[in-house]
Amino acid sequence: MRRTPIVDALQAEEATKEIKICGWVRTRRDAKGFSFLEMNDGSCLKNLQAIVDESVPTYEIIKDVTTGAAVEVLGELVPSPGKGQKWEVRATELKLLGTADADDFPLQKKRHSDEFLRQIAHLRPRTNKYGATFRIRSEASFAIHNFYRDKGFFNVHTPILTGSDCEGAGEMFRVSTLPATGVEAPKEGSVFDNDFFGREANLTVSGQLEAELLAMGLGKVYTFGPTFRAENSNTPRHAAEFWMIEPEVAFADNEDNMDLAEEMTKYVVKHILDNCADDIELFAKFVDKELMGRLENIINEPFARVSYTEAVELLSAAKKKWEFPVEWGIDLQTEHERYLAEEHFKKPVIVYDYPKDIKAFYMRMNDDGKTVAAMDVLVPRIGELIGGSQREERMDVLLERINEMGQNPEDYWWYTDLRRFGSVPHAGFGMGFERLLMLVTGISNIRDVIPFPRTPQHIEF
RNA sequence: UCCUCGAUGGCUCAAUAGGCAGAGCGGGUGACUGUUAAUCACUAGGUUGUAGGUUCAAGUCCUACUCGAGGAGCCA
Repeated sequence: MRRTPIVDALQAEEATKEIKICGWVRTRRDAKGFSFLEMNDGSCLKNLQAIVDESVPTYEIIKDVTTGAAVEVLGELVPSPGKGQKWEVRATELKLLGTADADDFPLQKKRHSDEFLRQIAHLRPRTNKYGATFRIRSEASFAIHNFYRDKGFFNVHTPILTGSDCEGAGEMFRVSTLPATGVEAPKEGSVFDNDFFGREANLTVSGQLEAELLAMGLGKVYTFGPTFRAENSNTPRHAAEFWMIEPEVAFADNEDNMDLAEEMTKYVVKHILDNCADDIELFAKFVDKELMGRLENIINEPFARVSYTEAVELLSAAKKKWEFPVEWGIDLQTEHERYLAEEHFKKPVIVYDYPKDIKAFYMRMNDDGKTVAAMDVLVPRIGELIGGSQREERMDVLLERINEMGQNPEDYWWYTDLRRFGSVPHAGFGMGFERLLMLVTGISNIRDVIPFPRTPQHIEF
């Protein structure tokens, strides 16, 4: 007999004579001669209750059916006479699939701190909060693919291993098959001559440059994959391994880019609200009381849009004491970004046209010669959710910018080659998937929206 | 990497002014014919993060280290 997922059993239209339920025991409540078992199988937030009484042949094993144990219950799905649930299972057979010694099993019925659960990341998917988080993560991933597919984008797979050591987005992790010690460089050449690829290789920090190459053939593409940054960042918003969504669109400018970023954010938030109501309710109730208001606001209100220059004027005029100076040409600090999103506009803000000197070489130079067509989406509580730009499609300007930034154009020969053959305006951005999940769930630490977080000094599991 | 705060039973925390280390939850045992993070009774469980120092006496004061959290920088 095939097992019925609890999510399906709970939505049953009518009673069922025979049903098989498998799951982990969340709690057991004993009475004289029978027990209530609450089981969860991860298919949804809710548990299914089974009543096991002395008529069940294996009733004597009930004492080993403790919180955390895995069980298989055969029985009848009947309307529940008790309050709190529509259906329950009246057990006829009970099988203990896996015990969980009550002395050792670390998960209690009561709430645990996030810090403690992080130490037992192998068990936290069994809790309500983390089960909900990872179900939402899955649903959000699906929504993103759906969004782009509906809009005629192609999902492209850009490399994880990269030979370029200068993608311009932070420190990289080196990939090597050389022994850990005793490797010497040949007289003429580099140590990497004898390495797997014959040159230095790294884990990607962004699929953007390759996505651009694909967009120049496929038109509208996006990548959705892991990225790696070897920055020694110790904050609730940074991880060394995180997932990024990077669309890249040919024949598009920065205006189109901002429209796409806003539309995508709204789409995912709406999809989660429509499809993960139970899980979202848990977050709205126990994690962040203001979650629902903020999500409704994201869906219903247009994002604010200000140029960098306007933002600097706004911040200068604000009656606030800034810890860091506000001055045209200096990048916005966290306190400035938070003020714009949380206090001034009280909603997501897109800041565009940044000074060229604080942005990457590939961003398109504006006509003023001072700013580039960049855009950042800043959201309350999290800060930068998205960073993107229109890309420089003019060969002469691009080369000038590469040189200006002190880089070698030869390292980017394939990137600049695109500007020689049928170059067109194009634009794209990168969205941090974990930051999106923090926004959607109200969870305040990135380490709690990814199952097995990698941060400096942490790679357990 | 810098700044601030913290570390006490399995978990979450308390311990006045340096003076006998406690509670709730969880665990164990028992009670209860419908419970809902069940309830009730009893019970076990600690070298106070590590190393050193001050003191008659240190969970408490001092030094170093380790780990954790928050803020900053870097960014997604």
